[in-house]
Amino acid sequence: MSAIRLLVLFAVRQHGRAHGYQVRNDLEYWGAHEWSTAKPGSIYHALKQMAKQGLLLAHEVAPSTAGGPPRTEYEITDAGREEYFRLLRESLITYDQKMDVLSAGLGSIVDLPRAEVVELLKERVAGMEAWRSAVTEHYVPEDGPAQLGHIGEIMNLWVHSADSGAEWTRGLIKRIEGGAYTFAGEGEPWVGVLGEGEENPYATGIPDEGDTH
Amino acid sequence: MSAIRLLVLFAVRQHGRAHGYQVRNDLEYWGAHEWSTAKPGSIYHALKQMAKQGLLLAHEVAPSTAGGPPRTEYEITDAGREEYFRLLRESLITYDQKMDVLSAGLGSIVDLPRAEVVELLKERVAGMEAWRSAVTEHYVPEDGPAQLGHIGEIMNLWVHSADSGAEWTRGLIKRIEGGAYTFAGEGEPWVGVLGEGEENPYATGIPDEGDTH
DNA sequence: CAGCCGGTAGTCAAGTTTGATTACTGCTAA
DNA sequence: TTAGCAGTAATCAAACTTGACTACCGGCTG
Repeated sequence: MSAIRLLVLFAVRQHGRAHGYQVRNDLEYWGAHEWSTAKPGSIYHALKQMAKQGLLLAHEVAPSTAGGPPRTEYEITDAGREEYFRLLRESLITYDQKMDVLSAGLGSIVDLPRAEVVELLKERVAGMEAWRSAVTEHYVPEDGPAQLGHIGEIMNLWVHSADSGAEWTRGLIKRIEGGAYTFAGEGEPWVGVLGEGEENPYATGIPDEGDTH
Repeated sequence: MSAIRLLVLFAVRQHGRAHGYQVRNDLEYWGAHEWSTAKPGSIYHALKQMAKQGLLLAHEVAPSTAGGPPRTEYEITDAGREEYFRLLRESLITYDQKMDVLSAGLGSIVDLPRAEVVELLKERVAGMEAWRSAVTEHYVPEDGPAQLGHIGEIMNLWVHSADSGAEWTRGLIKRIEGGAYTFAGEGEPWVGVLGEGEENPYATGIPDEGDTH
């Protein structure tokens, strides 16, 4: 599972109707181009692909008012809405190391009811714990981890990062159970996209200093 | 940077001369198919690509002794050796979240001298610390992180995972400075590939239970 | 001894990602 | 007034990834 579909569905759904550049801007507003594959090519590709699959409805629209080639507006369909929630739930349970998917799910998290989110996150933690013991039991030789040599450090890295991920998840659960944020069915929904003509305060994202990416 | 090239170069270099299936087996021995894109298609693709780019030398060889189509053997060139060390160093400094690249580098780490490894890892930590303060300064609004709403949790996740990554790296530095493992120029090099006809004890990798990947 | 199963070795089509490039507009400085 | 620049919007080729598939050999089984 890649994060791009969830991100794009989120943006289109929030707008009701959106063209590619709008989606692109929203995702930049989220900083998604920093931590996911949400770059122009991928976004336009995902829109077309999902339109072909019936998750989005494409409307050919007159040339834009602001220069550039004619643009296509997209609307989410019922199938798309269903897929959106499927991906969102999956992103919260899946305990592998891909931060982009989890980040995307995190951004959409308030579209689910609070109780369900807590349940999904607990499933996530349980999965990580099971994975941890499976890995350590399977890979650690009987005569101690030192026998693996430096290769053991790879496993060490995985386990460390799983542990740290589980710890973070537990913290999030606590915050949510403690009443943080506003979830589905709890009044005024939060708006996570830029309005027409609104400026993006984070446009350039994280300042690039000697970029290692 | 993807991990596949580093992994493939490593395997070919260790063998002196290797065909695709051999590389594939070595990487499975490492468990690399679990945590990277080291799957058949990618491996054969990488071999061909790198041969085209002069990093590997391809030898057409008679049909294999053990059935199956004729196979191609590859040998690393000087350019390939150079690229191998370049990628290896890069994988150790780069502080973004991609675990596969770091894992691949970790596997090859003993091909560098101990002192250089320590230096590279310190650079890694420094980079993470700089990144952390850049992100927090840039993204946290003046009126407190609470203003971001649940979106702040994305940043929280990044920062948490950067901190945990830095902590892990510091631990590794300590172990290496403390004399762990055998590095380049310190005698008997460690052998990380399967010999001819040797069996892979980890063939199936991590047991898949209710796979979430 | 025919059939088929498991291991060896690699190919392929379909989909995704990347980074560069195109194409158009309005503004503005010389 | 016109050349150029910044911004808007999208496309494209090339590279990469995925998962399924082909093809071939040898041994075992009924």
